[in-house]
Amino acid sequence: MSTDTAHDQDAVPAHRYTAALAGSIEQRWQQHWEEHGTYHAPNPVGPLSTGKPVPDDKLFVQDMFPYPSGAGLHVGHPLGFIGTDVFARYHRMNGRNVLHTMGFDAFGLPAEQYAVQTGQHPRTTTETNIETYLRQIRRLGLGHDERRRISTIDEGYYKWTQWIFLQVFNSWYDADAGRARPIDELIAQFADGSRPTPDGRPWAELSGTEQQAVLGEHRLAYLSEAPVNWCPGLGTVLANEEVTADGRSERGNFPVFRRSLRQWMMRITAYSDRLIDDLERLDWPEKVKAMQRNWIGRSHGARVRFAVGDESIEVFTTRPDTLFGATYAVLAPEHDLVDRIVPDEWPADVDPRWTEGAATPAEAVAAYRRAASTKSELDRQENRDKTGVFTGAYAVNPVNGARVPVFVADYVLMGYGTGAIMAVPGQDQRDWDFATKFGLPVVRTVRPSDGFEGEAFTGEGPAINSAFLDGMGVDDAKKTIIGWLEEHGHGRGTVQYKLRDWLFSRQRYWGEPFPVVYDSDGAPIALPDSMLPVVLPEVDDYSPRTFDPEDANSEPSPPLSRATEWTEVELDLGDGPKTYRRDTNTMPNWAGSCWYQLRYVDPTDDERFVGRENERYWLGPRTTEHGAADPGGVDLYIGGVEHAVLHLLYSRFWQKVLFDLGHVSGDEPYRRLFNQGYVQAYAYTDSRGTYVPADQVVEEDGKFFFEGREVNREYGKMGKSLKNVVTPDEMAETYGADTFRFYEMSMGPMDVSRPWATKDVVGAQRFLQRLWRNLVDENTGELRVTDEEPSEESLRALHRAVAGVREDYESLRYNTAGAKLIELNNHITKTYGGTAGTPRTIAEGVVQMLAPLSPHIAEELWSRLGHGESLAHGPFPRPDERYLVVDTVEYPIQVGGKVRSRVVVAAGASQDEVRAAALADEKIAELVGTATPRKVIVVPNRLVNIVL
RNA sequence: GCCCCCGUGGCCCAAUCGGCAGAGGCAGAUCCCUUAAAAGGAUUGCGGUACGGGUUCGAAUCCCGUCGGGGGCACCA
Repeated sequence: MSTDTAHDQDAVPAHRYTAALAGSIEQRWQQHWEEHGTYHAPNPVGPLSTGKPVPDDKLFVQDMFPYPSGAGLHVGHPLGFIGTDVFARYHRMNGRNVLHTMGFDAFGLPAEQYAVQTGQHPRTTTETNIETYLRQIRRLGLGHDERRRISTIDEGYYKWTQWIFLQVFNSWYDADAGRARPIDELIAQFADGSRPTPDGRPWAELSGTEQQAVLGEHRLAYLSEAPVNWCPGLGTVLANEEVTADGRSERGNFPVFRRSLRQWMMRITAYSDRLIDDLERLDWPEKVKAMQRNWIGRSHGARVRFAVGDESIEVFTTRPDTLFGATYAVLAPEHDLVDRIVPDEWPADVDPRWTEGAATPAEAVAAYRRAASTKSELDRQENRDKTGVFTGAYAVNPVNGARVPVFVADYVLMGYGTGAIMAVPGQDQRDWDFATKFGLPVVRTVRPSDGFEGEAFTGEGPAINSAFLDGMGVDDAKKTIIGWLEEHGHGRGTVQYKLRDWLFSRQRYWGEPFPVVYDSDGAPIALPDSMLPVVLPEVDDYSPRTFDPEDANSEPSPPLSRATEWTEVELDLGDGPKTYRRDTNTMPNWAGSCWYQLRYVDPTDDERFVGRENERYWLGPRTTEHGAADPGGVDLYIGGVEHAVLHLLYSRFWQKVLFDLGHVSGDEPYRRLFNQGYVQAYAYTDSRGTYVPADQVVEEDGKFFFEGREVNREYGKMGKSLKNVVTPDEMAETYGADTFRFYEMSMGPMDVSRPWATKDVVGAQRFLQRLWRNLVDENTGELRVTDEEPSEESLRALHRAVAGVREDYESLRYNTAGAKLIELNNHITKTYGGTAGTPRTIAEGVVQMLAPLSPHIAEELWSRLGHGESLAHGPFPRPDERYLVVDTVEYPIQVGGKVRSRVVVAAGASQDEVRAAALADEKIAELVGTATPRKVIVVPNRLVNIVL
């Protein structure tokens, strides 16, 4: 091994661009950049300002906030980071003021779980991981403004996360004005009587506790006793978004139970309409917009009241036009009304299928509810057989006075709409299934299309069996019936959303503490800004108490509740020193990432979360550039599609609240979003299903072998357990970071997932090696550049590349940009490889164009070409039109769609001239013969097609 | 079940408005250099665009259907 290496080194010219040379160049330039603050982006004002005016032309590029995992990076992680870096570098070279940096979303469960196991403080673990992470990304040559690095666990950062929480807490949504307002303005309305209190008493007569309770109904952050997803196995409650469709925790896969707990909620539902409608103003992938719309789930319909004795059931329906076909009604098992409508006895002649054999309706309902409550969400999911039981009560269909039986059934969910439905089996398949099972009548109220042989008909058609609606289409019928319902006081048109308020408390240690305290009444009191941050206390035990995963009745006990010296605190909040209790929950992981783009802008401001002028410069709307509807926000935000709903919805919500309260100038955080694809990898399992090291598997005739035995190939993620991890460190070691960057960007378009192939990396290395050799003598290290005037052909090749590469960089097509550079370099090799050297014009052009993709080698060559200044701020070449125009065009001539000949015509030739030239061509004349072509199509600069 | 995206040489991928299927890389083949090997250099494209229809003078591109892959939602009334 050692002798081989020595031999190899003898054979390699001293100045060849090898991994070792690349490594030393890279380290040198990384140090240079850092020492010179090359990537510092000046702010208009404040400590990060240079005191000079900033250029109006700015660009804010952002990567999705990484979590500093202990496992370190694999080659998939930097795909987006390099992508943003190339974009940022390209625009920086073109003279724009570019803000690009990276911080850390550093609160989170892994560090806490590690702490639970080892007792090591999560901060220690996290900070170590951040060090590792920074070392890894530094090696990639990312042009970050390192002064702007932030971390959510820094007190200087989470102080402002807490401050924003208080802004949300101290505001309410004025539905009439369509925006959030300070809570004081609501108090003023109550106090002066312009807004009545819920029970009509004057505001001043309410006790302090009562007043707080009323305000709690309006605050955008509020405590709620509502049912939550309690996960005993994790010892915490979870947001709806963290629970899988089969009712288990997304992390850990433990059962989740619904139970009532007092938790912080964020009233994101107040913003449902704006969150949907403003999507239109964003330059985001349609897919992500669709996912957000779907998640918010706005549907238009009506609420209709069905009388049941003295009570009435309010149902929600999106198909009020089918009201005449409602043949029964259903309440969710948890619905309050059930107990009140159940009669003492079954009606005479009750259908035996409806009673479950119970002696009385009360018994039947109780048994059904019991059964439903023990059914896990998974059971409900898997078993779509309709079940239910008759309540013994009848409701009256308001539109025709029909008596319809009321059932309890778990296919109706308490959490959506009113928890009650009118069932229209003729137009709804679920209702059809239920009706069929229980022998309920079906009345069609929309005429099915001809030949329809299905069951429920959900399509368009004229109304039938619907009295005054008959003959109307669905939309007309909806409008008409809603009018009728409103006129007669039976209901009203309404809009329903799937989106629920955001559960904002976690029973965790490693998160932001809540900046509130509770008095003896248990009412939350916001701490004044001067008391922020509320710092996390030290504790002995980091674990929340976890329970038997199946124990639904267990009580949450967060780690902070054991820090008794911290939880009980004496404070003077204006009425003398009193003892208060702190909130022992912490904020969810999403909190810190909801607003980090704002802090990147002004990371050192300790007066405000972000300085106004700096915010307006980097994130404010720019209507002249982006149109009248421009919401402002980060100019390019790149990250994986996995954050399509949660992070991106929460961020938008916070941004809108801050906007409404006048703290920021734009109402959206991210103007343009781009989802990068994933780097995936093959993994191999042997006959026992055990993963074997992927780098030792060999391929033969389409089969795969490890140590001589055939193994099975799988395709998917890269991961330690799959034994297929490739790290950027290894790539930098073996090939150099510039090669790695170039290869990673060459693999395909940014938004497409692709398999990693280490063996292909050598292509990128060869390219950089050839480029180096074209400019530097491998044996002497002398510059191989001449002051010769390049040939016309070379200038054309150069400027064609400049024009194409510019477009490619601008539209994130780095793979084709790379290909054009290789093409140009191939031209240089061919033309000047055997000469004294490459003409300087060409050499400088190719180096400049390479810089965004492979910045270190470009800086090195640029400096060797005699330039004292870094290439980071340009120049980037512009195409010269003179070399883009062509003198002649070769037209292929098709006859009947097949290429039969070619003619060369002057570039400016008119269509008639091209046509004449084509018809005059010998081969064509022969084919056409004496016939007159039916049609001759001339596509300028493309081709000629003759139709005989 | 519903919705969205994607199928191009052995592999990763190009092809701007519907206009000659091929820019680039890997692998392969041949040759040059070399005592030899590696590295380097030169030359080299074998698929007609998953499949079946349709529109068009002309389809990888547009439309319909099928198959395959990936993703999202899922008893949301």
